[in-house]
Amino acid sequence: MGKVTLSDVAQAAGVSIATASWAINDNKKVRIPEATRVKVRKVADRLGYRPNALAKGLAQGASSLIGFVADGVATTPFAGQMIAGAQEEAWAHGKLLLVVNTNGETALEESALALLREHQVQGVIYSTWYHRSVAFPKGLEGIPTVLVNCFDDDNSHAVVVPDEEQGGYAATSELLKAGHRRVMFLNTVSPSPARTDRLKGYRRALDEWGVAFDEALVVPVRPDQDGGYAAARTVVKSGVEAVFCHNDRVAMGLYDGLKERGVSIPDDVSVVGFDNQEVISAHLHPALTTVGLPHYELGVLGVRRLLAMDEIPSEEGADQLRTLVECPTVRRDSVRTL
Amino acid sequence: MGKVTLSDVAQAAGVSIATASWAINDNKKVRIPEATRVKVRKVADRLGYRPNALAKGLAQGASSLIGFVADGVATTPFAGQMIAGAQEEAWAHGKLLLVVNTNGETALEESALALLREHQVQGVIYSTWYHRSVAFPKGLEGIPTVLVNCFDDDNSHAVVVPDEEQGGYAATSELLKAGHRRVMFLNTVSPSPARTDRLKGYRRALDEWGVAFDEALVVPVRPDQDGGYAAARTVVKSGVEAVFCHNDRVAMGLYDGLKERGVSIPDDVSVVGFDNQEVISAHLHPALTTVGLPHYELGVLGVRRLLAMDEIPSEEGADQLRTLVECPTVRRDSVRTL
DNA sequence: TTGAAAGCGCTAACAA
DNA sequence: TTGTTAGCGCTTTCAA
Repeated sequence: MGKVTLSDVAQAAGVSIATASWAINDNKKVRIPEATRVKVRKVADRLGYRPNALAKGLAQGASSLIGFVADGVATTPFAGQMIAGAQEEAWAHGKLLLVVNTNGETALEESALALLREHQVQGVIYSTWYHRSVAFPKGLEGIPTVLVNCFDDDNSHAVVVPDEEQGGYAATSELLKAGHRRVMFLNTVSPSPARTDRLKGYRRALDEWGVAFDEALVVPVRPDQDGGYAAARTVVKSGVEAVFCHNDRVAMGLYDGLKERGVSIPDDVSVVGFDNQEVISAHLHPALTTVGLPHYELGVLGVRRLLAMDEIPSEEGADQLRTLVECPTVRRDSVRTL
Repeated sequence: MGKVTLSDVAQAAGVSIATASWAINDNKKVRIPEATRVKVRKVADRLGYRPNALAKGLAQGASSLIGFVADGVATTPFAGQMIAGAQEEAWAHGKLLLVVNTNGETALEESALALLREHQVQGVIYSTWYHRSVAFPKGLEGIPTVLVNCFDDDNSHAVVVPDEEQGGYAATSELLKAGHRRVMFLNTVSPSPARTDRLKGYRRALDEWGVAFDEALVVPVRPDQDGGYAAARTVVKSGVEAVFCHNDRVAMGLYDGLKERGVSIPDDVSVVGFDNQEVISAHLHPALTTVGLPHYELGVLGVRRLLAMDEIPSEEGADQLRTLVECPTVRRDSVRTL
């Protein structure tokens, strides 16, 4: 029965409805003797009492809902992972996730945000499926918001993003550590933080190992299998023995291209990917060593950040506004140690 | 401002709060003169009035929320597609999706369902990431529910699932139509509707083309890249010229194995996959012809079915209980026409 | 420590 | 056609 109300419980327990409420919610401001608390609880259980979240929210002026806005749930597995992370963290705090998909369309987004508002969401996670800059949506003004996997240019909001620089560094280091010195970087052609910052990481790793940066070894590719496939030619011609690919899809294409040329991975060429897109990386031959994009974590930290906004006075200093999440190295079999 | 209430609007428009409500909601039971309706609407717009969904829900005894239960959002892209479909269809009806991920754990599921109940969801979509049978959850009793991508054994609930038989038929036909006669079927070893029904479809297609069924051509494989990779040997040895793979991952492994043996696709062997897992199928060399699993559609039809349950008297006859969704053929370049 | 009661914002009888 | 008003189920102030 979902029809048991608090007043039913109160009546059955022989207390007032207010007392019942306090007993059940462990209200800090009121001291209820253990005895009555236990009694009320027991009655509630027996009756199968379940609070009505709507009534609760109405009375408190806020629901226990968190809005999750995504720009492409169906497009990639990435959105799913962020949702999963956000959902789990929210749940751990007794909140539920109201998920909304905008397909990147502003019109849809507007009405989506309006709907979330109507449902009195406590705050919203605004996410994008690939790391990029966004214009902060008007509709979000006045609602606690954290940008996940994206950021606004004026830098005035809470942001949780992957640490691309560290990721680029980690990927490159993996090759350097294995003893390789001429490391090619198949970087994406599309302008993005991924492109810029992974390159920075690549250079920092080179620096650290005392390897001179060679512009010719950074080659621009389309960020998918075709890009990697096409690059195989360049890789072979250059004679490098190690390649850091912008992402796993590029690596997948490169595998294909290299195999067709009779080049063996990792015996002839070591390869490192990026993203850790399981369906690819874990199942290539040989399995691909790569650096993971922490989507699940982004979701978790996004919600955590959001929920912390209540507690922390909003003036925190801009340094606390941006959370960088580490990209973990996933070692498999595509790197040969010299 | 999110603080404008209906009574503010009423006051500003010089009408009663009830009139305002009617004017705004286009209530059918009450005839409001166009003039006042317009006036109220205008005032509401000017003030930026937004209804409070919690209050509305409380007053009406039901929210405009639909629960979406998934058993593995992070695991595959499939869940994401179902969510996207469900979300969009829900939205088209003014509903929002409350998404909950159980990771397949019963304990989590129980409290998830309890939470959904507390939020007075109108109904729930209970989904699984791969097509399988489930025990209908106790916690769902009494709530309008539709099972999506899964079904209960006693067949007493609304179900929306992919038409695996038709899918198997479509995949096989694709090869037969191209002129191939000896078609190997790399079927999964794990018991599932996919295994059983795709096989049925395979046989039906064979029948239809007058090709005798050869048991030896149905070979069991692990349903992933390794399975396909290992099967390459069998394929080559058998000398077949066409292979229908249980899924795209198997096909991906088979590509690898075949390439290593110098066998060319589709010149020597034509290959058809299943699932249409874009990241794989669209980017293999050659691109893979496959049959899609209609996850997005499953989501759409799931909520459509759910919303229809109100309108249709629950006694509908069991024949209406099960909705089969077509698996579409996606033609690319891995099949050679003789 | 407990109870009575006033809302939270909206809907829907029931009257007028 | 419109207004009055009694809830929906719960929280929380104020008294007792």
